Amino acid sequence: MKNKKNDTTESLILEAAKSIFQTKGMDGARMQEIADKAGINKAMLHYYYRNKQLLFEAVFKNAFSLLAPQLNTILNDDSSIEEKIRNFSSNYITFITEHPYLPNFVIQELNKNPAFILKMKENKAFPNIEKFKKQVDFEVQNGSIKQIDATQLFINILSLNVFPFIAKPLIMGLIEVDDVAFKAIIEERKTAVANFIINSIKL
Amino acid sequence: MKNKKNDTTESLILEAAKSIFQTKGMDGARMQEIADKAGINKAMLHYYYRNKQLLFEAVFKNAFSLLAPQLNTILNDDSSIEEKIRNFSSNYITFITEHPYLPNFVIQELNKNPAFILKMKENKAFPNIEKFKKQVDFEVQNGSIKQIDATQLFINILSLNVFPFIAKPLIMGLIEVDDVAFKAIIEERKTAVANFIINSIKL
DNA sequence: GTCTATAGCCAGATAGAC
DNA sequence: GTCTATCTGGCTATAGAC
Repeated sequence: MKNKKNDTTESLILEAAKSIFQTKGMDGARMQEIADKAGINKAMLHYYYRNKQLLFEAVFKNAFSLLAPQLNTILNDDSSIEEKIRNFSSNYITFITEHPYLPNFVIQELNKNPAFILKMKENKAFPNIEKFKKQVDFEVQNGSIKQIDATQLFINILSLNVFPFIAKPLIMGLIEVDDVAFKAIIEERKTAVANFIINSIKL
Repeated sequence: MKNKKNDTTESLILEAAKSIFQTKGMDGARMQEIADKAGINKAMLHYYYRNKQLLFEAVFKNAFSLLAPQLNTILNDDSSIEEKIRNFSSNYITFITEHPYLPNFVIQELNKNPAFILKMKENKAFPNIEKFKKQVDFEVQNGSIKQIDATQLFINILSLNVFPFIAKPLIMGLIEVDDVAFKAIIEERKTAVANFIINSIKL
């Protein structure tokens, strides 16, 4: 029974780099620490990825390519707006529970280097909002949902699902709960978020 | 007509440190850059704040102390839930437009060092959620609003107001707008967010 | 209080043996 | 491909003159 990941040196490095970069960011990460985690030495990092910047970019692209299909669930899927909202809220929260550092990492590094998003757009799997806009406008005309701007609705859906993971330590402090209680609250949000949104837009 | 800020060396340093730390984070900030921005030399930073860590903590506490009263608007104010939501959404968005890097900075550094929140709790102005919880439960019993968990509602309010600022570059990429259009969307949210929430909880 | 000069360390990157 | 040893630069912090 072999490992699900290749254990070539190159992929060992990438896995180690992911875990260090995603928790410490580009500036906080140390090449030595990545090498230690991968069980090899610093020279190998440069042999395979040339320098820190390129290793970082490999990790970033990889992270973004995991996130993009999640967003496409809500943007390009064929179900109704209500179904999309229910599916996305549940699926996204499940997904992030398994990759807790991912959205924060992506958002953070985009803040430090906004031009990076352009490089991501070159990928043809980059999420596109047009279909979602048309669908919302159609359902509004249709009378299936209340009058609402599609862009604002999209931002709301994203905010409600993503923010609690990004601001976890702040929220835990404010609402005075420990890790176990926070986990329960997140679990509840798999349905609570969708209900909250749908309550707001249904007629 | 004198400046609103003291222009003592000490406060010049703090202002410069704010702007550098809030955009680059602890790890990305350089003492030299802070000194340049303050128009003095590196040695002075150490003379007044001893080391980088202590200078950083001064900036962080200062940032948190600006954010806390904003949160207390929704937690400890005496108006109805509906009024609170309208006031907070409008006021908070106005506030952050003037301090755009602040929430991201606080959330980010708390992620890297979650124990920091404990130090913030020592301050007696630290926001407390109890009153808000009682009020929501009361208004639910009362029949003024729909059945909803107070903690989840609080997280929703925070998410909808804060997230768009934190994820600005990502959102701008996804919805394909430039800076001007994004600003207009944010301006619209001063009322749109409150309407969205209230639609969801009103009977 | 403010400056220049520099100590001392640590990180990224490379050279070169195997 | 993989390693050890080392270079080089940059960064925090301090010493010490004024």
